[in-house]
Amino acid sequence: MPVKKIDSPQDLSTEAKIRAAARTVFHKKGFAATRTRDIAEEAGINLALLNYYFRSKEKLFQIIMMETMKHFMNGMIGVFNDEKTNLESKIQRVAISYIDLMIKDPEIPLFILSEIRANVDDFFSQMPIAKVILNSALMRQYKKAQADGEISNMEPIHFLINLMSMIVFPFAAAPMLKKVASLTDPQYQKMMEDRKVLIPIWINTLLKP
Amino acid sequence: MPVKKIDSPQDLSTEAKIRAAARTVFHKKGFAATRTRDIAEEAGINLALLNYYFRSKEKLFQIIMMETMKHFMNGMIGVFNDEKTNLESKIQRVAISYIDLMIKDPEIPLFILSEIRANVDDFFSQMPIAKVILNSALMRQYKKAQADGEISNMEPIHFLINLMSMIVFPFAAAPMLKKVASLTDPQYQKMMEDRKVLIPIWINTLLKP
DNA sequence: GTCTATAACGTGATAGAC
DNA sequence: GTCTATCACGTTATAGAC
Repeated sequence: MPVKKIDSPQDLSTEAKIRAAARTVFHKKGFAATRTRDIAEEAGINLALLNYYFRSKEKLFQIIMMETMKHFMNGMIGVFNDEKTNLESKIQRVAISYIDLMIKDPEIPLFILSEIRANVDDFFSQMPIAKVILNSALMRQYKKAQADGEISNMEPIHFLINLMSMIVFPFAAAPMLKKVASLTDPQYQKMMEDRKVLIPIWINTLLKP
Repeated sequence: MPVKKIDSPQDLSTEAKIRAAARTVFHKKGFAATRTRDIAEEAGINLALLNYYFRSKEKLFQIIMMETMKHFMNGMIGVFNDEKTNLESKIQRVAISYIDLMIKDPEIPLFILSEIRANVDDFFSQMPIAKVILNSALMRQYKKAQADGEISNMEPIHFLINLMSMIVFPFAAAPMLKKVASLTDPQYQKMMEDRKVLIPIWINTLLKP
């Protein structure tokens, strides 16, 4: 009886190989700078197969973009809307899950920020992201805590910006940061690990009434 | 006696027109996505003139990149190394001068973050930025205040990251932010103006001993 | 489904007239 | 210095054999 094997590149279907390669290359170089040949080479397949499976570079890119956005948003929405946790633990979980995601996949933040600039409306027309975030359990709890005088009067939008800034920015600026602070990769990783616990503490400090 | 006129596009030399157009287009679209024809059109000149004055797209880009980095760093270095101001007022001035710079030129942060990724070493080999920042008056004052127990024990690198994150990130994420929070441009601008005074207050709160 | 060969097109760069 | 016309090349996409 054959043992179920973990997927390895050789086991993937051609279509899956192309998709995985496209994700890697697009994430690293962005749409304009990647050539379909890069993707074919990364996937170890013939260039013609890319068009056979995905019709065009643009179609393939849209698939990766949507998939990446969904991946990035799903974690968020889950945590933001968990009715069972309170504000403080939500902040902890946002920091942890996002930093984990970006340690695993450090190209994502800059990829999203860069590629969205060109096509803001395309994506958000399909994703009702504004409503989802502004009406999330997190935001409701935040406003309630404010109304009850349990936290400071920092405007909700600034709270959100500050939280996301402290989490995401050091990843978007990683190459520069490493240079400026002369950090080795392990040192950098350690720092980001530390921030998983530090950011919630800092945010709590800012929210003290 | 002719009155000295403020520069307007018509008054600029052809070379200056191309340079200004290149700055605009490169900042907005990045190197890979801009076509030399875009720049020529933006400048209102013939495509051949671009190569006549700048030899190649790449040479022109390097000029813009260096110029932009210098523009971005100069403000910083001036404030960071002003021996006459104390830590608290330096933090205020960093927030104000950077936010002003990015309100005026909102494409700069994402441009730098994206384009540096491809060529980190190229730029920093020419700019001794690590030494300049780590040995700045700001950093010395920070460490001294810490040794004297006047501020909290937040590690200097985290202090720097948090400060820059809160300042820069909302500009890098502006398109997304506007969508998510359903902000009009004036509302967005107002928010960034507010942050010029709020960020120093928040940072001070974090640094309370 | 997968390959090789090539078409079709876009883009950076230049020649040469003015 | 500035223009038009064109080249040279790289890249996306497809035709057609296997």
